Amino acid sequence: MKVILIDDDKLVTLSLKTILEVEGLDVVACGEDGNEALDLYKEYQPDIVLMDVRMKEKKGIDAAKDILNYDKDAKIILLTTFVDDDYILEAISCGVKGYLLKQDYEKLVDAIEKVTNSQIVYSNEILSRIPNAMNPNNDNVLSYKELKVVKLIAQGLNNKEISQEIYLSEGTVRNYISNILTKLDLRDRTQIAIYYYTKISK
Amino acid sequence: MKVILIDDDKLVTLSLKTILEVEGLDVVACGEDGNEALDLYKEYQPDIVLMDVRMKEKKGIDAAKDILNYDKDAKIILLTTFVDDDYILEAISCGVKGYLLKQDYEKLVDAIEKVTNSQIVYSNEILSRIPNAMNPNNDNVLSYKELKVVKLIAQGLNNKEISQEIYLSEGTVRNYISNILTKLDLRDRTQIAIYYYTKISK
DNA sequence: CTTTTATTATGACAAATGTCATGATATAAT
DNA sequence: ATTATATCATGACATTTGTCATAATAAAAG
Repeated sequence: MKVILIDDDKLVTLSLKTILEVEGLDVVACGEDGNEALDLYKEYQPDIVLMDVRMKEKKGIDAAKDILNYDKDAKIILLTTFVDDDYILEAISCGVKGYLLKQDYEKLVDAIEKVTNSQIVYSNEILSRIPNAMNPNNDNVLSYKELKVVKLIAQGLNNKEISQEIYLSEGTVRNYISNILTKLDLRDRTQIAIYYYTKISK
Repeated sequence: MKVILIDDDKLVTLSLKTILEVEGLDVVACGEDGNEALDLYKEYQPDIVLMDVRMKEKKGIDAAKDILNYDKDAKIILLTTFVDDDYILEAISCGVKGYLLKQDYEKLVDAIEKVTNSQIVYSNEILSRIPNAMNPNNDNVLSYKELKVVKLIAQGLNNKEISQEIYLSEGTVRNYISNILTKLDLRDRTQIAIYYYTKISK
């Protein structure tokens, strides 16, 4: 059973490699970037590809498409640190066979087995987000002022400072942020800052 | 009195322009990027340059150096959203004449006047950080594990999730973060994420 | 002129966050 | 062997953060 791993965090590939090898799987190659994925796949013809969804250069989901384009039966399992609605439907529709949280690698070996037997394995945390990801959620567009708040969060300001900056009460700023979190499907201000740096400013 | 403004946030330049023009100053040009700074300076030969310290392409501090290299008496005032120790000493040593927080633009016009009269104007918030910025603070290097925590924060995980990820108690994670904040001179986890995206990953 | 809708605000609340003093344990240095 | 140092943990604590119900106000729509 040949496996290739692709994750831009070497720690992750290393620990996954260890886990899998203990289970008797053969990790034939590791990549650090979506761009390497297809080449490695062609070279090693693995039974399973384990890949991070978001990586520095090329996103895992795009690399998955490349591979599936080359071999539409490729068995790819995507891994993610936190659930990101954007990628779920994309993964399903392009034929990714598995989608798991990195956190629960206890389930990983089992998932690999299942996928090998042509089953599809999406973790519950991810499946539960599908309804949400389905509806085009017209309401997920930020207003001008909300965007301003996002930017200020991404500058590192706290609520009081933001309120002074945009001349609203601190409570209102909290409400604004609460709405932003709902719209963007995030959990806290730190994720807003991350969103800004990974999706808006970049 | 000719002024040029440089900030990658058009809103900022626009509102500054308004404020300054109300005060009878002549905003002859606006730029959005450190790269434009020197060219604009050569072209307009302004009395004052107002510039953001950190911008997307070229940092304001570097653009300031360019200008001062071309005209060592150039009167440059740097603006910043939040105090960043790294740039303070650099600004002083290369001859920047003013350094203010964007927040208090009431002081801006006054500062412009003073700088025009060859005074130097650094805001108290910034001056107060000099002792801190001075000492090489050997202790500001992150350990391997601290860096791991920084990365996890930058992935959007909360303390409990981080603790599960690195097999430590949540309390210990909190202590780790507390240390990281001290070492990096930051205030909260959001600023850690920002630090990651602006200084480590980029 | 009502009725909606948008904007701002408040207060109560739970949860998460960050600080700090303190302590247990193990390893390294003297 | 004793002292130092590093690592991990705990609990108390204040503060910040995010949620939610509710409401005042003004502007827009009917």
